[in-house]
Amino acid sequence: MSTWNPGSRCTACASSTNATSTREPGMSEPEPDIPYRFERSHEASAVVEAWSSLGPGEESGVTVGVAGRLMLTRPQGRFAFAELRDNSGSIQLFGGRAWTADFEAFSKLSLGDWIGARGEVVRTRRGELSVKVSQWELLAVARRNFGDKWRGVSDVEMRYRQREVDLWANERSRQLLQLRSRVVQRMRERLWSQGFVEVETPLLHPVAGGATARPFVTHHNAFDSDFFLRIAPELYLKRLVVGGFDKVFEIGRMFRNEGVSPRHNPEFTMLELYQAYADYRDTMTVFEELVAGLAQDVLGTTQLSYGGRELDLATPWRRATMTELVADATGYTLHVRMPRPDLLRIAGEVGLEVEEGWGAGKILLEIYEKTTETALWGPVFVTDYPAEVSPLARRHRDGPELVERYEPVVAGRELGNGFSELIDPDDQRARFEEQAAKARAGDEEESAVIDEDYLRALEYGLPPTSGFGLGVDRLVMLFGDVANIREVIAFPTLRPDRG
RNA sequence: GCGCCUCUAGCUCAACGGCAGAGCAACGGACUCUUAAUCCGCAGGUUUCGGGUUCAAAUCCCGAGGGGCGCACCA
Repeated sequence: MSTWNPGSRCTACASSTNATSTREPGMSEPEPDIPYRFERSHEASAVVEAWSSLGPGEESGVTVGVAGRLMLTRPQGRFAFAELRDNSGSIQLFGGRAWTADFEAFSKLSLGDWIGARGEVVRTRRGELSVKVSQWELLAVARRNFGDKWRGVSDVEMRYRQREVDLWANERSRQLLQLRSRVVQRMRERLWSQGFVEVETPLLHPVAGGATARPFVTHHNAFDSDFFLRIAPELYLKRLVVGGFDKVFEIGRMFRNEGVSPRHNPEFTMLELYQAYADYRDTMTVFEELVAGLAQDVLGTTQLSYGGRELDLATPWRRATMTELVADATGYTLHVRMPRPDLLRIAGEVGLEVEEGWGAGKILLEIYEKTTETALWGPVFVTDYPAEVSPLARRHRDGPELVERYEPVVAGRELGNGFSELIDPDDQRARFEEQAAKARAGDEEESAVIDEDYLRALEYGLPPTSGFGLGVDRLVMLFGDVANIREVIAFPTLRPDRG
């Protein structure tokens, strides 16, 4: 449904449902000549900034060229005012019969039209800085109406399906995508400056590994083989460490064939990073300094407000074990070695339905997630996860049932996941097999295949290494103070509109 | 996948069992410094789609589709 039936304001357009339609034969009003380029001298904000001290009624004597889309028009007899917006901001255009070329056409321009205009920078008697237009060129005709000029466009379906309309109408939407761009730019710069090498690993995986999500399946014709869009880059990145890259990272898209929610998009962006000779304590430091530094870079502060609550990302972040945090939240002190009946009783008391095949570690994790995680405002590194639920993490130096793993939790949400990497190929094989057995028992659709390429790489020797993944979309959500992941994705995944 | 809510003009919204409307945009016109300019005029609809109940359906019921939120899965 909801195919947008446009109100064509092009009276010569034959069809109102097809913007590319041609004019009716014989209709007058030929398409205006559109130039191939326009020489712009200033962005709107640069004009506003450079002539901020110009007084009402004063003229600068300087001619500028600006270009953008008309956001408001106020034709008024022998004068015509318009607000021109470009990527940087807005500037008023001041047209007049006495000084503007083709004034009649200028005063008939519509909301949404793109024009390039040249003229002197002046401030009107009423105090509005303006370009007093002498020459102008039409750069694009808006054949379709955009939204209400005052209330904009709020229908979320249109905002996401026709993002160009949303971006035109809602400044906030543009700001969020610009914020995202700055975050990613500074993320790269920070990591490069710390000696990390940026790499690109395959998106097409013969075995979907590195996480437990369901993958998207595709098919390679020449090989007549199925491939999986990657659910995580982890195994390839660690193979690069085996190959001698001791500090690597990748920023890229992951694909997980799971449910869609305000916090989940089927494709999302992750930073994943590995550092040799480091353990999980080291990369916790890398993580917190990166996030706090990015906040400083793009927001100018580590103190932000999210959903109306204050949040300070200044380092160092609290570190607490999962057991401690669950005890704080519930009063129950849990341990993977505690008698199963006790664990089941506590699970029942917190309202958790335990499924068959769950070991103590899984139950412990579920209790944590149900009772504790969403209440953590953080930032806090939740550490020391059960080995059972962490097949790629190295066993804890204090005991083999736990692993040296952490999840940074901010505003009740996991922002990432990191650990001391499991480097022992025999243990890794055993853990893969354990996962595969569990998958078979759980009737999982995807057959858990052992990644022999990865095991072979470990056999060549992976030095002590630690790494983490960081959800870039969620980080931008945090910085931008938005609750829906779609706000920070230019074109979020939507159900195809079948009309 | 399940549950609840929602869909009216290009946009933002009324009408909630009794003639489908407004503002903005668009289109035509007026206007010598406007600021969501103002004023006059004109046009715009299979009320998402398909059934049903009723003398009468945008409105009530059933189904389908899109969207939102929650749950599950997952980051």
